[in-house]
Amino acid sequence: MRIATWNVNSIRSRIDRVEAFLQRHDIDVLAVQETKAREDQLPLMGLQVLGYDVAAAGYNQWNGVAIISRVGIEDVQVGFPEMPVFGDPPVAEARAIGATCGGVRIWSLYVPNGRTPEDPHYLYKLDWLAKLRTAAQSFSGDVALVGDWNIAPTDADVFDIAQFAKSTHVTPPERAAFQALLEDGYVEVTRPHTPGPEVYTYWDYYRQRFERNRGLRIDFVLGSPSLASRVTGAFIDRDERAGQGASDHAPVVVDLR
DNA sequence: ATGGTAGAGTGTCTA
Repeated sequence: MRIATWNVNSIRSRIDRVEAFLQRHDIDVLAVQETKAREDQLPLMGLQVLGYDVAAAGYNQWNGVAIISRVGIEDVQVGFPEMPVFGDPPVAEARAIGATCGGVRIWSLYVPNGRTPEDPHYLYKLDWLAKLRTAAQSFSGDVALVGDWNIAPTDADVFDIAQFAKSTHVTPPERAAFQALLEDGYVEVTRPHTPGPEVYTYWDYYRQRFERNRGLRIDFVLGSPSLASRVTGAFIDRDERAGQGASDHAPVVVDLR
């Protein structure tokens, strides 16, 4: 079984690329983030023609998550218990959706950005990650926590760490929140299969960051111990980030035996 | 320090 995660930055503007990606790599399950679409706006027809079913949640133009599967979608759950909501008054957000696909419990996660360390959004991000950890501790079986984590776990995951001295994504509390999931037994399964320096999954649209390979590694697949033991390979589809009309994130693909 | 690009949808907000 081949699973993937991709922050598509609008599924409507990118649907042709999504369909081509699914076919090019023979993907069974794709978790997407930043669909930027309500459920009634999803471009489903082409996906259905290709044999995929879709479970999605989206309430506004900024986030939205979905799972696209051709091996079934069962027990769909939007959000996890105690998942925080940002804003005063709170704004309905769709940042997590879980479903069982082909026997694997997959969570498509769009971790809050945090904006700046001084912004209330940063504390919301840490709270969100803490509640995710609690929820994840209760998950059992073959579980994959996949998505855009908006955390660069090491300095090597940032093109220029000095430039991020006052930024989110690299602060110790964010990194500790990511590490806490690993301490609970989850395994980040993509890094062992994608070695080398300057391996990224996201390149800002500004200033030709992709062309100069000035990116971040912030998209990951965390597997429960039993799922991690099934991983046979992984890769980042870096080519998908090239050219006109690309998302600012590349897809991450994982193979399971 | 600032600004650069992209996508939502018309006002800016988000990233």
